[in-house]
Amino acid sequence: MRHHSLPSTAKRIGILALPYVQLLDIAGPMDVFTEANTQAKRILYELHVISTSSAPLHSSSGLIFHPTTTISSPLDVPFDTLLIAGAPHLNPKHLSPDLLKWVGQHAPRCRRFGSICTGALVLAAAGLLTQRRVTTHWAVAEQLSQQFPSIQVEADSLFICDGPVCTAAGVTAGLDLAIALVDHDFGRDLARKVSNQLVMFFRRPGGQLQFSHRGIANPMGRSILRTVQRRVLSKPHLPSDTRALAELAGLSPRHFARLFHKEIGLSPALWVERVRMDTACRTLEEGLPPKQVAAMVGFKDVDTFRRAFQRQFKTTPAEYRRRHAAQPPTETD
Amino acid sequence: MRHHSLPSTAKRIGILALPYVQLLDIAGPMDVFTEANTQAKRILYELHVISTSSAPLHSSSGLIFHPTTTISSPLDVPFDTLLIAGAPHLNPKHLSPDLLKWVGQHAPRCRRFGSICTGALVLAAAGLLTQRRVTTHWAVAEQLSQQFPSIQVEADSLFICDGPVCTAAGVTAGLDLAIALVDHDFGRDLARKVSNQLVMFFRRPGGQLQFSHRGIANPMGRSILRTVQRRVLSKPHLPSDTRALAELAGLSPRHFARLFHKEIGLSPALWVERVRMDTACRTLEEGLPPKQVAAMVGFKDVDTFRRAFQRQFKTTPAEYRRRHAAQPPTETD
DNA sequence: TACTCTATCATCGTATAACGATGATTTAGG
DNA sequence: CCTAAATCATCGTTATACGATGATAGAGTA
Repeated sequence: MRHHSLPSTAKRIGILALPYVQLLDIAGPMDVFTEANTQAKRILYELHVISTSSAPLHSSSGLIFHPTTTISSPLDVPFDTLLIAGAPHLNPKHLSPDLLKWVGQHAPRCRRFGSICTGALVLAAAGLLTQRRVTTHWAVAEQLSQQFPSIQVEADSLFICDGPVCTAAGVTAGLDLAIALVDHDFGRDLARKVSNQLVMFFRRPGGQLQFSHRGIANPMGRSILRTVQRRVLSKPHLPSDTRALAELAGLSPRHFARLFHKEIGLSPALWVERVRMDTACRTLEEGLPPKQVAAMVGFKDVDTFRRAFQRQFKTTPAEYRRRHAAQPPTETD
Repeated sequence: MRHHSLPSTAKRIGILALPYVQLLDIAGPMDVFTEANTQAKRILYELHVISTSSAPLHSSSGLIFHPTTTISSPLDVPFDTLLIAGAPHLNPKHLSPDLLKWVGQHAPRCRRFGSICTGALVLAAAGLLTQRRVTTHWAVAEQLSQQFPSIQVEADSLFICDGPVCTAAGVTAGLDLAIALVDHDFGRDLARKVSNQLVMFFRRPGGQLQFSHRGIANPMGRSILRTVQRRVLSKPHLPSDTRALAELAGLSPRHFARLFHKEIGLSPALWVERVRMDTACRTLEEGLPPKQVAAMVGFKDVDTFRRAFQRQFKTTPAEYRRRHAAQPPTETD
């Protein structure tokens, strides 16, 4: 495991920062790679923050910092890894051609490249994500998927490495990705030391969607459909299969399902399931036990509920409650 | 977008950054408070990064940034909250008198003040932590406790708010603390929105010590004691009560215990327990089930093992394994 | 070495969770 | 209306978590 790499073999990490970048998207990976150097007692990674100009750059939280280099500077040595940091209000349509050209040229030459949070929009605009399995911040996952249909967006992962393309979900998932890269490059022991030093989990439970709460809370579509939706939203424990809902709407099941899908974009069953899971989340956050919650959202037994919950959030109801609920008795503040 | 609350009602947050500050200690809280502004659609917090001089500041990971203000600048309005960011190699004995004076003057005038990571050393040096319950990075907790015996250091918490004093454990615990402050200031709903947006847990499981792995792995003291220690380290499942160990050393139990405590600083039982727990951690990280691990480190049943583990790490073995173990079958990279 | 208060150990019993397997239903789409 | 695929409702098994309790070992004092 111990290759005595010469200093010149240090891996060059480039982090591209756009205006009003999310500071954590830069700080997370930088501190992880830096800590890897510290723990290994030698320079494994060499960090560079890249900007479009050499001027000081504003982060979204107001901190002003200096990039190490710019996209106009000639590159003596190529990067080993290029990461695009996200920015909260990044609009892929307003990216400069120069920037996209630079990304399109340099990223593919790296051993691997990727993004954190909304940085994936930049890679997508540069055409580097086609046919790749990719993730991004849950709030822009749908946008990414719609604007670039050829990308396989998997919004529920914290990070995904598909070949050389490594994308992280929202903000703090950049830390998880960086740890995974260290793990891949230099082994589990070092990665674990780094995560321990930074007081973060080596492996976080569940996917990203447990943080999203997609608000399907707003009934939409024709008035008759909205009536039906309101019924489900207010009484999620009542039977809400296609047949029952169709009856409520006074339509034939087949016709109702067709109409529903046309207007809402989801099949009735799927929509109902999501509403139920969202309700379940909120109730679990109140601290109620999974068993009770299962009944409240229309499942006859906890087990089926747990499986449905796991399908959506990649974590179990009990686990979710532990992480998101208000204080269970003993808290240290 | 009705951010027309008077600017004066926004809470002013000051973050003090020393040279070679850990960037995450600044970025974490800043991004949390900024996201709170975004979610609330008005300016709840006003952020300031304070340095000893107006010169650009280096973070430990190499990023160079501009402080908003300096300790020499006159303060028109006092801070609502003052946080001291940590730095990896911070030495409290090398802090300038000017800095300590500034901290000692301004911190107590804030509604609350605190630190992240090793920043606690600065507050301690300024004499602001006496008789307070406080936490800091696990790696410096003992140092803090020894240099400032009047401080109640609780190394196992992720953060502690004792009256106006809010201290966070290592690095990423600054995020948890900031979320708790938002929760306290503006309620759970907003805090939850912020943590969800940043893709972080509202409440992380367990304490900080699960990340520490205090290396008691090195036998110390007299040669006879080292022999005994090596036996325990290599065969932690064998009976290692005081009597058995004393016999091994060829001493009377009482004398052995006295000697052990004098040389090592811990009672034999406590030392054995720690060794066993450390071994347990490593074995759990390999992915072995708690039941098996319990037997390997000398517990007759899983239950007793679990309780001992919980005493140390505030989390259960099963939970620990889930967070720290190498891949359980399905992984997304 | 003996004594003693305290903490931990080893159990038992119980409740909850997790998970595989299996027919009966339901769904989505033609 | 019909069909392939997915989901639901169970059952059985195993692992965890936790309270309660008598037995035992710990650490300091005489």
